[in-house]
This record gives sequence, C-alpha cells and structure tokens, in this order.
Amino acid sequence: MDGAATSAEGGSEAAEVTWRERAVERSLRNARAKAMSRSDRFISSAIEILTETGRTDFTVQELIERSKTSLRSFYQHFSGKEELLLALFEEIIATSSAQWRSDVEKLPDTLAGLRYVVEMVHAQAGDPTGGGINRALSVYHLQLAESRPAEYARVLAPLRELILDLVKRGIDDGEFREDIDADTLAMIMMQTIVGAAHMHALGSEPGGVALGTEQLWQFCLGGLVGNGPAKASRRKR
Amino acid sequence: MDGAATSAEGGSEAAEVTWRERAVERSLRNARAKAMSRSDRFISSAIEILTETGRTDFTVQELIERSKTSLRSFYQHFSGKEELLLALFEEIIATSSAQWRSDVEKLPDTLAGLRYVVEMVHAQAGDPTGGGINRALSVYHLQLAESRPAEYARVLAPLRELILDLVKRGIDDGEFREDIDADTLAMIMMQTIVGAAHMHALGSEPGGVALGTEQLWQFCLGGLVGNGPAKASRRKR
DNA sequence: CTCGAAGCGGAAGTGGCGTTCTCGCTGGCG
DNA sequence: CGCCAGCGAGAACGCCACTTCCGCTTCGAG
Repeated sequence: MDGAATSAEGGSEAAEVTWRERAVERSLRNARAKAMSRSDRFISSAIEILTETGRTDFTVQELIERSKTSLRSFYQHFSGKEELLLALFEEIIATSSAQWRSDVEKLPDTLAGLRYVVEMVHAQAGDPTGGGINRALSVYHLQLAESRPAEYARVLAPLRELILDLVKRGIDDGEFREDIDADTLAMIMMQTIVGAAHMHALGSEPGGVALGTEQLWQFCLGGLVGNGPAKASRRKR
Repeated sequence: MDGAATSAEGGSEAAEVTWRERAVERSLRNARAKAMSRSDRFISSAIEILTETGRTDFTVQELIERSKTSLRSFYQHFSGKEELLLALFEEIIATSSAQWRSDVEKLPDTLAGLRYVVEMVHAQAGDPTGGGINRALSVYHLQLAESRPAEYARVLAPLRELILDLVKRGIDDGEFREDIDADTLAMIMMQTIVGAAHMHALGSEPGGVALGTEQLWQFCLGGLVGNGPAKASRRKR
C-alpha cells in the first residue's frame, strides 16, 4: 500500500481533487480549508480501521469515536457511509495509478512498463503490512460496480487509462497483436490483473495454489502478443 | 441460466448433494423427503427474487412471504440468510459445471472444449433473461471469498476442476505452454473468465467497451499457448 | 385409538446499525 | 455585541436479521 495509503493522509496534489471537492461541496462556505482538514480526519481514520481490520463493515460509530468527531459532522461531509468508502477507493486508485504512471515513464520499453504495472497491482494486493485495505476494497469493488456503475467507471479510469496507454504503445510498436483493438485488450488486461489481485488480497486462491506475479505476467503477455503479432515493429515512435 | 436455475427446482441427481445434506442435517429426522421439499421451497423462491431483482439484499421477510412459509421454518432449515445464498451459489455452480462438463465431452478437441467453457460462462453472465441471478451472485462472489474462504474454494471447485482437466489435457497434447504448471494456468484462466463474467453481468465495463466472447477467448488462448509452446504434439492421448 | 414429540404458521420481541433530529455550545465576522 | 454556521453529544427512528413464544397439526409408536 506504500504509495497509496501513505499519501492518502499526506495528500499529493493533482489526482485527489474529485472526491474532496464533492465532500467540500456539502459544506459550501468560505471555510474550505477547515472542511478539507475535517474530511481528511474521517478519511484517515477510516484508513486506519481498514488497515487494522480489513473489513468495510465497521460501524459509523466506531469511525467517529476514532476520529474524535460527531455523527452530525460526519453526515455533513459525506452523504453516507457508502460515499466515504467511495472516496477512499477513489483516492487509493488515483494516487496509486498516478505513482505507477510516473514510475512507468522511467522504464525503457512498453513491455517493462506493463510488467511493472502487473507487478505493482499484484504486490500491493498481497502486501501484508496494511494489506487490510486492499482486502477490504477488494470486496467493495464489485459492490461498487453493481450499485454505482458510473462512479465505478470513473474511479477506475486512471488505472484503465494507464494500461490503455501502454497497450496502445505496444500495438503501435508492433509488439502486440492487432486482431483485438486496444480498448478491448486493455479492459481484458485490467480485469485479469484486478481479478487476480482480489484473489491474492483475500488469500483465497481456490485451488490452494498461490499465484505468482511472474506466471500472471507471462499469461498476460501471451494474451497480449497472441499468435500472429506483427513481429517486426512497423512504426517507430 | 437455463441449465442452472431451471434444474434448481427440478433437481438433478449427483451434483447437488452437499448443500442439501447440510440443510437436511438441520432437521434430522426420518421425514427427510419433506424437509428437502421445504428447503427447495426457500431455494426456488430465492431464485425467483434474484431473477427479478438481481440483488441479494432482499429481506428474509420477503422471502418467506413469497414461499408461503414462516420465519420459524426458515431458520430451522438455514442458519441464516448467508447460508441460503451459499446454497444457491453452490447449486448453480455445481449444476452448471456438471452440464458444461458433459457438453465438453462431446466436443472434438481440448481447444474447442475450453472455448466452449469460456463462451458458456460469458454467455450465462450476459444473459438478460433471468440474468438477475448472475448479477446478484457476481456481487456475492467476493463477499463469500472474503467471509468464508474455505466454502468459497469448495463451491468453486467443480468449475475449477473442469477447467483444470481441460488445461491438463491441453498441456499433455502439447497445445499449451509448459512453463506454467497446469494448476496455476487453470487458476488464472478461471479468474480471468469469472472476472470478465462479473463485469459482463454487472454491465459496467469501465471503458464503455463491451467485451465480446471472441476477444476474451482469443486473449485467453494467447495466454494458454504462450510464446514457446511445444508446437508439435508430443504425447498422443 | 391415544398421546406425545416434532414441525409448522403467526406474531411479538430483541439487538445492531445507518441515518436523522434536537439541543446547547462556541468562535469568528460584521 | 449579536448573529449564525459548524460542531459535539446523544436521543430517536426505521430497517432488518434473528430469536422466542404460543397454539395448531401431523404422524407414528404403544
């Protein structure tokens, strides 16, 4: 969770605007700065709980006790518990993706970049230190997809676009197959990676088999390259 | 859902023993037959609700009203709502898998078999008629994986083994890669297929891209074959 | 046939939890 | 100083899973 949860309280700059704005909108007044710090209190306390317990079924009571605030205050900043979780989810995805994107840009080629993303997602899911967050958010993942498809798509967009960019580049470089368009390929990739991350985070690989990052990447690579890629790179970038 | 939900009330023979036994064990007496029919009442009513609403958050009250039974009765057959959902999940997976397995045996080769499984899972997830069930169970999927890892593994075993058998055969025939062992390969396959099914059932493909069965299969095929398969079939079966 | 045990329907009751509401306080700004 | 929005504390409400109690029916053993 390193890059993700740590910067959740510290706060980067660009990526974490959306949910914060929504939270602040609820207390529209000139005391913006104060409201933000208060929203952060809730968020960081929630992160604490999730890190410790790994479950999203904590009570709102527990949250406000830990954050030394009141119920009144909580519902002034978030329309409900679900929106808090959404904010958390968004925050973590956004900051992680931003971090990974900047890391990827330092890597030599597309393959190394995609491989890095696979490694990071998988590693973050399996991280035992504070891995509780991922455990909790894994479960929340599909709940969100079901109850709020639009929000879900929006929240996952940063990661999707990161993968999409890499896939596009891979196709342009002639390294990947061309019989599946980039958007579809990227979506399958993301589903595969995220799905594997869920299983890994929950630690319940059905067959009792622990799935290694390397194997996962090799599988994805095969799917990306396909049987008949334009092996010789056609366009140079 | 045809093969799955329909036979849920009709009842096949072999596959759906486990949960039924557990349910019956709760009312151990020689009136086994009656208890079974009563459990079925709950199950089939639950299937009705899930088919219509696609949500697992129906109230137990609603369930017993529809099944014309009583709360008293419900808790005599199931320890709680969660166990009912578990039974449902198990039933559907087991009967579907059994059906698919027998279908696959009629197909000429391993590739066609695996392709068939991919198609079936994906089609079942996207089926609009009664697709509510899949929608609901998709969300329940990770909840179960988190709250009851052991049950989860057990319930998903039929599908996992079906895929595993096919993958093993593919490796033996020299059609698939050998640098990833069969168990791991099968698990990645299942995760990918099931993950895609979830997205498809929930209808929330993040990029707004609808994922076709054909593309999914082509991707998986690439992952299964890899870059350096023993192209010439080594052992004949 | 009788009687007792067990399953059942009906319905009130319990506890947990998300959410709302009430009230009294406080701190900054005109 | 006085206004008022934000806040803390907590009571209250509604929903829901789950429990418990009562009285009826059924069914099989004696």
